[in-house]
Amino acid sequence: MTEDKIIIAMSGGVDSAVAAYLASRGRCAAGVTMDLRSSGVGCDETAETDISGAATVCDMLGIPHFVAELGETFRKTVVADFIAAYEAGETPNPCVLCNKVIKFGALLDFATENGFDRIATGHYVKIEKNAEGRRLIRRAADLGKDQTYMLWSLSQDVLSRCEFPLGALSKAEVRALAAELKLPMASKGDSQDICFVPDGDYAAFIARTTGKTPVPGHFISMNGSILGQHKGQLHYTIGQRKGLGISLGKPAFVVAKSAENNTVTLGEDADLFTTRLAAKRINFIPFDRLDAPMRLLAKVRYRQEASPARVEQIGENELLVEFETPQRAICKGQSLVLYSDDYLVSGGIIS
RNA sequence: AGGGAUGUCGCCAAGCGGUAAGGCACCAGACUUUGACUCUGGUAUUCGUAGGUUCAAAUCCUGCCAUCCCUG
Repeated sequence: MTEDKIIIAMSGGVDSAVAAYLASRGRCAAGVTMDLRSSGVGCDETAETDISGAATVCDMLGIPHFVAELGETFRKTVVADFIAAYEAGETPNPCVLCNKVIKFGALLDFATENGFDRIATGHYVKIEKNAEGRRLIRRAADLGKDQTYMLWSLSQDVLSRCEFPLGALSKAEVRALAAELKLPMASKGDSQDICFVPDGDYAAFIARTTGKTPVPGHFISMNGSILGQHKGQLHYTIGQRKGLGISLGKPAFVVAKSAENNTVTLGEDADLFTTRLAAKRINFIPFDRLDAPMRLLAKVRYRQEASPARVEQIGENELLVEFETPQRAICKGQSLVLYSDDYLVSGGIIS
């Protein structure tokens, strides 16, 4: 075994605490928790609890605990991108970017600066090394908790330094282990919602952060007639039904939006199905580019069964995907993630 | 000013003497490291209003009010 020093990214939750236990056994290890409070977002008390919880676990494990002040970086990257995307009429997935830029970016840099070669996290994914020495990401044993979707953008360089101790475990096993170890957060609920928008009201968060009040506009039908008033296009996303506050006698869904015109187009559920999409800012895991079109399994959102599709690389940084079965509510800004069996092959941002 | 029609939950709408369907919207919960979708549950002691008939009225009768249409 190598004598690599490993740092474990600890959120204050159960998963990363158990990951810390598993990754630190018999090794030179430390825990690190990000402190994003200086970004001016999120909830200070929660952050305090999370940081001290992680520190307590490190204490129990007999390893040092670091706090990485990344609030400023977080605000300039994840939060800024999040707001820009919504203002442009897209629906971003901040977790995907956060993994790339913060957890496996700034936090990894922090680890490096402090003399740690490797990083472990509580993600439910498996990592393997193939014959060519490439790192492959594979779906977790617990498919219900699999988080490969969130990690499509990691580079080989980063992956070569990563460990995911929970990949082979089920959530129940992790919880049982946490209880056995008497970790303080053993029975804490799973995280949910956007971490920097504690109350879940992202539109209010954007208004608060930018100081801009959303401008009301029209709900329009697919043939262009005005159906009613909306609160500003960024309150809505493709496929959305709830919260429209409009009664058309049958369920109404957002089928399109225009940031330029500030319009939100409403239609029926059946109007949401399409088969083609293009994705940019792509990344490949098992190879560097796609030389020929390939049949893969594709996901367009986190909680969804992957569906077969023909995938073709049509530019240096662009993919074209044609599903065999129409997909519901493909949404700009969300992540396309491609699989071959249970291996993560590629991903990109839907454009 | 005459004639006609209609008034039941935020919207649409059943009911036509026997003690308020349903859909949409909304709310709550479940699910969930994004936004959504989905699922489960909840939501009119009351039927424009005031009287009357009846054991019993949203349902029948009368006045009034409101809205819409037609004729002047």
